[in-house]
Amino acid sequence: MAKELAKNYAPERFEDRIYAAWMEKGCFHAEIDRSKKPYTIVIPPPNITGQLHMGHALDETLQDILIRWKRMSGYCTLWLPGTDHAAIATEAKIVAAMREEGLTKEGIGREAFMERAWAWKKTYGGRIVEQLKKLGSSCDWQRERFTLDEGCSRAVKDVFVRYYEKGLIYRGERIINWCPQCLTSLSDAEVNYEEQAGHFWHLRYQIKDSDEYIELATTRPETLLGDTAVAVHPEDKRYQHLIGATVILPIVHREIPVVADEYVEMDFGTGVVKITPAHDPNDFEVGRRHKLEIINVMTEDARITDDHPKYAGMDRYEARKAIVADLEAEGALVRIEEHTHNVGTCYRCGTTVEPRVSTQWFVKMQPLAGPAIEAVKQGKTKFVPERFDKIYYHWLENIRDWCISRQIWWGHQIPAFYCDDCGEMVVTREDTAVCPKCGKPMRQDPDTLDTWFSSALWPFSTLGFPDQTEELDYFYPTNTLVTGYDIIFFWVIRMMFSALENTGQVPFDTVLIHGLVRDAQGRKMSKSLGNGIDPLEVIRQYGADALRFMLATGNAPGNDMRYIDAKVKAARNFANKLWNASRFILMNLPDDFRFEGLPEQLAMEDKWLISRFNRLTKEVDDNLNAFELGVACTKLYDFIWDVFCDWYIELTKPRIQAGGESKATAQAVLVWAMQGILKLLHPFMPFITEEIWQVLTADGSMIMLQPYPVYDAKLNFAQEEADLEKIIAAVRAVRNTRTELNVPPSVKAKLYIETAEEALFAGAAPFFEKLASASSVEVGAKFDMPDAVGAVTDAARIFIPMEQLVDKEKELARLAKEQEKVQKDIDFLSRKLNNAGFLAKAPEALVQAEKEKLAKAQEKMDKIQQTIRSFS
RNA sequence: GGAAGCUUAGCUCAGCUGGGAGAGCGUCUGCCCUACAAGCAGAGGGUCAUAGGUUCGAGCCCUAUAGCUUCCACCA
Repeated sequence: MAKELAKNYAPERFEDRIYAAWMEKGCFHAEIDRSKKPYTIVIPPPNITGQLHMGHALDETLQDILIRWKRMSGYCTLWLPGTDHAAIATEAKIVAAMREEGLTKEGIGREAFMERAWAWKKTYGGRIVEQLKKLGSSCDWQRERFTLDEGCSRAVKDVFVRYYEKGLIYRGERIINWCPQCLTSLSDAEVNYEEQAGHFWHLRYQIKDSDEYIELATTRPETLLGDTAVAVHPEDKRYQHLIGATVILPIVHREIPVVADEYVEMDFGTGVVKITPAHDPNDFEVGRRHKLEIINVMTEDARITDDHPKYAGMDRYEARKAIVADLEAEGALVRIEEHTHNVGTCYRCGTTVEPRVSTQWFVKMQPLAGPAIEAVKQGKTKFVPERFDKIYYHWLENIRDWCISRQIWWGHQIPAFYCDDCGEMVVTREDTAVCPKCGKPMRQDPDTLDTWFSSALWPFSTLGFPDQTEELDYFYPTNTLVTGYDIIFFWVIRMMFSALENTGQVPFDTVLIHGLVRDAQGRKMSKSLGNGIDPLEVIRQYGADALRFMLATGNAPGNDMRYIDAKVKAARNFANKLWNASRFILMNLPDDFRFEGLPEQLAMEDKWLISRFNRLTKEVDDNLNAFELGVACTKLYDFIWDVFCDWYIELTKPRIQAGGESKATAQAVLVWAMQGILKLLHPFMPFITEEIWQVLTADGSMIMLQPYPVYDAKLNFAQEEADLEKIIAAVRAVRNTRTELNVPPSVKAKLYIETAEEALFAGAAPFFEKLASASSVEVGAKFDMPDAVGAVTDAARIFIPMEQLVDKEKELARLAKEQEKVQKDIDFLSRKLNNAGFLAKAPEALVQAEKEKLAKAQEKMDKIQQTIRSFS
């Protein structure tokens, strides 16, 4: 025990060193061990473009707590890490970097672009991984994967081909969400709707060969160029006579029909809708029903096409202005209303999405959604908290086909090949294809897959799928998936149906959902607001353990939390408390100390502590099993600070000063308890517990590989617990009384303790001297001390003779107040115990406990009354 | 339009299957007692949003109402 801990808790001095030691010893690596039960978590792969933010920090912390706890509990634990290629986000970054050099994608070509992209991945892709390590994440880095690596790519290709062969994937012309900035299609999940202030332009179209006009309202007048009909509700009396008529489209002066369609709401606007099948999803559907022409008026970057020379090249918003002006000039503009409406925006760049008709690949969702719903209904996968299953069902029940093709290069290229000669298409796992009809080499589809297509396979593609590997057999299905509620749609749902379809099993048994980490004012942390807190900065300042503990404490599953500096500080202070408690233990140990288990002869306070610790192990384990990590943190905090430091350590001081056999016992119990505490706390605060463990044990062992403490019925000491609680209550009563009378701790006084349990209190004399400023203690069955101050508990009357301080009036008033309080207790308890319903229906144990409480209150009342009488 | 969550001490939040309201920070009082002032000892502070209901018993369960937040849908 030669080594000492540094004087102050300074996490920066050991966190990196300890992480390196874990890595060097291979503590995180999981080898298949059939003698153990597996426990597997796959990391939600962070984007290679990303920097660690508070959301990751929370996510990783929760996973690491679970993994470390299970590892210590004897499971063969695998936490499989990796990163996501983040198709659109990464491509955008690379394109932007190229623009700085005056280069474009098209300019350098696909191959050169991919080379750059991989180089970029090499440079920046590891950044986030290094940041995860700072948090203490015990991932099996030997198994680190990347969604675009060879294995994952093979799984993607395999699944694509399989889906295609089963008819679950098809290619077709549809209206999809298009981002004019990213220049690619987006899935429904990738569009965010934002409320925007806009206008409602009321226009009038002339009926052909008539003086009559029909009035309609639109939020997007520029799409008028592509109008191919005007629609009214079939039952709308106002417009019955116009159904089938022809109207003249202003500006363009094209003739278009008036159609009847139930999609039109009679009460909204004028009950007339202009139909632009090429630029609105609803209009597209109307157009299909009425076989309307689709006239695309915009380029892929949302400018007007050359078909309309007057507006050609103008972007959507310029064209809108110009067209409104022309409408006005033509007398077609009736009026303009203010109007707020929801506008779809790209989840990556925020640009307003442009609905666009194009040929894309889709996954047919109906057949896949059913089994995914069923699996959760049958409880094969459970959400924690449960309420998120409603969101899950709702989304799956209303799901539309998933657009999976993207017009970008960074990603898994679609394994479909076309013959430019005869138009033949082949979908294959091979890298090249020859036309089966004309024997010519085929051209691969230039598009790539939605980045979520590959993440959807993550729980099994990372374990070797499509091969039936040992890993897949042993570690799959995985156990817990930890993620934020914001990506249930993107990811959780897609993993569910992909796993069920491809592996026949659910991908995980539990989905632990957490909320967002918001700023101190409750706002979402965002780049644009600049209110993000950098976890690495917090780690530099307070240590990773403090950040982890803060994130895990008081954070209930599924609920958002705020990042508040004071909370991290509190966690850091807690670490400091633990640090100093360890220092206290170490500085009192002899150099040749060797811990050899708990001694035979234990003092009352030792048994009290052991018993309480034993119960704590059960509670923490129960909480962890129920995913109540925050509750477990609170219990650990309270036990370590209040029970262990404020009481037990203080209670050992008299023995440590006295020396001898009783000192040796105290030392052993201190070491035993500290080791237990460290183990129990390790999943939450891995660094500090490891550092202290190594100094304390000095045997080269690692705490992260120790068994997690478990409840042991032999360590249950109810009698000693109850006895010591009496002493504690008496110490508190004395302290309380002294404080109320403003007696400083330096003024010592003799205590006369009147009690029926003389032996118990006599034995506790040193505690009163140490903890209650007693100069000495006398214990007896009866004292008569009218000139003293009295502290009363249910087990004892304690007199403190302090002539100069005794003010009879004040003293009586104080006792009267105390009496009132106890009387309230008695009233409450008697009322309860006189209630026939309570006696009849409440559990027996509770009734018994209430009776005991009443008896204690009555004991205390007697003693107060006696004291009042003797003082009067 | 549909759904979910939240409303508890001045602030930020816990409160597990219903059994006399908790923590951290802040406030007030007294303490450098050789582990820790990043600390110790004490104190004050709450009709648990409102109104009903179920129950022997409700912060917790049920119903309605109000306010805040979020998600989904997307009526041009």
